[in-house]
Amino acid sequence: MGKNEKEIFRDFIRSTGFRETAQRNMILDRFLKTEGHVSVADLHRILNRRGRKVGYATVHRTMKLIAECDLAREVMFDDGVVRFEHVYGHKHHHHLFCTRCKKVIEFSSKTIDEGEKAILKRYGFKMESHRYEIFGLCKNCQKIMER
Amino acid sequence: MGKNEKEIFRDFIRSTGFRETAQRNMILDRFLKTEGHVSVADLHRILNRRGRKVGYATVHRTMKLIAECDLAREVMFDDGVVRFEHVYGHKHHHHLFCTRCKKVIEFSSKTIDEGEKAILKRYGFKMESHRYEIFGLCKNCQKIMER
DNA sequence: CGATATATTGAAAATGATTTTCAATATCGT
DNA sequence: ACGATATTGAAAATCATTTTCAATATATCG
Repeated sequence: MGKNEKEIFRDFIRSTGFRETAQRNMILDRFLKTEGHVSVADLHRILNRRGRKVGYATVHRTMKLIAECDLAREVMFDDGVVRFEHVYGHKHHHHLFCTRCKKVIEFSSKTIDEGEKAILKRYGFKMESHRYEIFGLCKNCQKIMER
Repeated sequence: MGKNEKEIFRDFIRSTGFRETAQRNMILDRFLKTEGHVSVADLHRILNRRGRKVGYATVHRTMKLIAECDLAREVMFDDGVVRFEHVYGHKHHHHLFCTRCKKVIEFSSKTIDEGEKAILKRYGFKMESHRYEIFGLCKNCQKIMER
């Protein structure tokens, strides 16, 4: 676990004339250890809090590379901030996004998948990717708001 | 046509202590005449090209008002730019987004709505808004790509 | 119809995320 | 180790959005 992702990244780096660096490895390691959806600012803060001095721009550039080799995917909720989510070993899912605490819940639904298939057929549309995002209040935040 | 939206806006303005102004009316009129999804920058450009001198900030603030009274809805595709789409007289829908010709097809599905309802229930989530976007090739572009 | 209080406008500045620049530094192949 | 070239990171640039504030417009009251 974790091994394969690192290999994928290393192979990607080597195969493209990029160079392996301490910063890139640190950033990938830390990303692999995070859960959920992290922004560049999040990762930068986490790394530096842990005494890893890495520039913001480097985090940004490295996450782009990590996304390029399909270890992460960029997702943008409607606060206009790009976040990266794990792809490797994760099955496809959609998101519930709490607008108050910013928590992200992943979901998938057979019913929705069926509905989607029907829509694609109806319009003769060939899907490449999709996203379904539901914004609102999570269970916990609803309680807090009720007080 | 167009009459009702203006009335809704006027009623909204009056009922809340805001004031009716020439700029607000111009911006609403122009928004009602546009089709599809427009950004603040788009509308600002269109208005000024037509000799209507309106500040960017005013367009921005007015579109927020128009969204507030549910004549428009903010949508953010993943280029990070907020666009406004028409709501009045449009039933709720999601989007098929052709990555080749950029055409946007609106769809809705009872099956998907049911699946969504089940998901909300399962997670105890209170939905405020949602978006479902499917990216891929429309019928026509598939044919073109096959050649 | 004024006069007055208050909301609106718009230019410019602030904000906040992202992206670029460039000189110093690190990496890789020989 | 050397030299070519990629990378780094601080600072600046970019870009959409949002705020500020002095000038102006609107609505309401007498």
